[in-house]
Amino acid sequence: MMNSSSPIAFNPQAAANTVVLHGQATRRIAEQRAQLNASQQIADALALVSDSLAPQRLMVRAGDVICQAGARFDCLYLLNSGFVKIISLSSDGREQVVGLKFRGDWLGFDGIANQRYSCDAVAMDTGEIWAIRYDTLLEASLRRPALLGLLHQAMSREISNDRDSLMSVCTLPADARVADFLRYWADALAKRGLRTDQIKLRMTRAEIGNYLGMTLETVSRGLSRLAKAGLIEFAEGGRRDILIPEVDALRAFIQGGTAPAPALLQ
Amino acid sequence: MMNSSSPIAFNPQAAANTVVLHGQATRRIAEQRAQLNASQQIADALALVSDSLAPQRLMVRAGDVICQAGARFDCLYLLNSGFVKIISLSSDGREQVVGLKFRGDWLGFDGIANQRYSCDAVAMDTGEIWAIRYDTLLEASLRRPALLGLLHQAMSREISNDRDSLMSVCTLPADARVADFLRYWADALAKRGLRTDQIKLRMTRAEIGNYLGMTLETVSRGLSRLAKAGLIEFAEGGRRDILIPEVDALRAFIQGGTAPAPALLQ
DNA sequence: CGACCTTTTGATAGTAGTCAAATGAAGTGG
DNA sequence: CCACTTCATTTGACTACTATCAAAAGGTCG
Repeated sequence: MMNSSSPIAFNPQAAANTVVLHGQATRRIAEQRAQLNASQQIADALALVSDSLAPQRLMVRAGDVICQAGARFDCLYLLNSGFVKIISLSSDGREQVVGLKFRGDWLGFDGIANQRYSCDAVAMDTGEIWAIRYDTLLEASLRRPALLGLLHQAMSREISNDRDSLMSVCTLPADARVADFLRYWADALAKRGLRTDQIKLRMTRAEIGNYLGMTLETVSRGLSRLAKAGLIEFAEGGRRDILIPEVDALRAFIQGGTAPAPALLQ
Repeated sequence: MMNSSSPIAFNPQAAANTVVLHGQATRRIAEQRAQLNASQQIADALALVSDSLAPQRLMVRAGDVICQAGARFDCLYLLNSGFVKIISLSSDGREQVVGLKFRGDWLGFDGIANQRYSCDAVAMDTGEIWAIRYDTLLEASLRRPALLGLLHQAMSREISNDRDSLMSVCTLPADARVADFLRYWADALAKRGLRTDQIKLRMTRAEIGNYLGMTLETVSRGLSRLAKAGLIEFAEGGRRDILIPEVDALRAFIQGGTAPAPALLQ
């Protein structure tokens, strides 16, 4: 059952000949190319930073706090492996998961404006994080424009990402939001060259619910309904491992809102 | 007036002497200082950009599209006056107001990552916008580190802002979200040295609702309830002009959820 | 094994969405 | 200048989605 056969080692020509099938097939090829591309870009970016900045490498384990809201800003962090959640704290004590970070993502941009981090960043798994002094980075980027380009792209992506989150929360009903969360996670893995048919959630239902703006019970019910609809399956291991037989089916469900099956046909 | 001296010429001692008044009074003084400071920083930033980049000045009127999702990225825009809404469009046609921009705010950061803008930016009023070619900006910022610092601060602020929006949508009930929207707008005006006791909404109820993730009817009811509670008043002119007698009362309501008055006492 | 946390599921309540109608505001053309 | 059209806003009645409360089952770790 470990055939990650989302057509991995795939022959483009074989597909090129089957032009009859439009839509699904050709789309999947384009997607894979884009993902390989993205994966390569992330590797290149990491290599460039590693070479030109010799960042300090930190090993973290689940629960470790990488940077803390209120602490003085001096470093940006680059995630080389592992998973990190970003938690924003309001003045009146509300707590909100505002982002999830994967390999190649940067942490700490929020600290630049006020010289203090405004969020906590907490590891959700063991991983390696590179600490890069901001002043060092600025200095180096004057000599190496590519570094500066990298930095700006990362910040730009973060802005776009945050907006997507807002759109998801504002426009989708609860079940679709849960589906979109799984799709987002699967996409993030795919962009990093990892298998996406099975994903291991590193968050409790409560944390997912917080991130999605709903209660833990609603998350649980949402997952149950998605499973009942055949859009996901739970691995035998435990309910934190989720199988996604067909990410496109999830996408269709998110768009269709209430029409899981019919949407598959068009 | 290109004094880029952020740490304004303010005398901390003057404020330090009024220790007797605690709570409201001292807080208001601190706030005003912060706002004057912010206002000055914005003016300084605009002056620096104007001096070192000679940006192209564009006049816009309500409804004008400043940049369009999908269009090729080449410019960042700096808002010198007026009000702008940022609209994100999903692949399946959902439309979402994801941000509001005021004097001193930048537009177009979302285009850096993919060389295409991912959002529409639409003027909500007459205003002046400065177009700055990104390549020109990069080049100039290599010679003038202050420019680069400005840019990064603006991007950092945008990231923090987006996260605050997400937190608001995820953690606050509808009425508090409406209140938070008004507070946000008032704060934005205050930071720019404008009066905040009366604000003119430049959006329909439908647009506000879209931004806040609720229907236009809920916005309308929320405003009515806030008015009934005495937290806001409608100007005679029309229901788009809103008086906020006491912004702190709004803040208390947002925090207290349901306890508008009591929260003021602590 | 027992203590503790997470997850699921059911029953019920409450908030916000939907549908609908009336009022208000604004602009158009006679 | 005033009907007339159109759009924005308010408010009510009803529905539906999601939150809350509660109990039981599943997992984890000492």
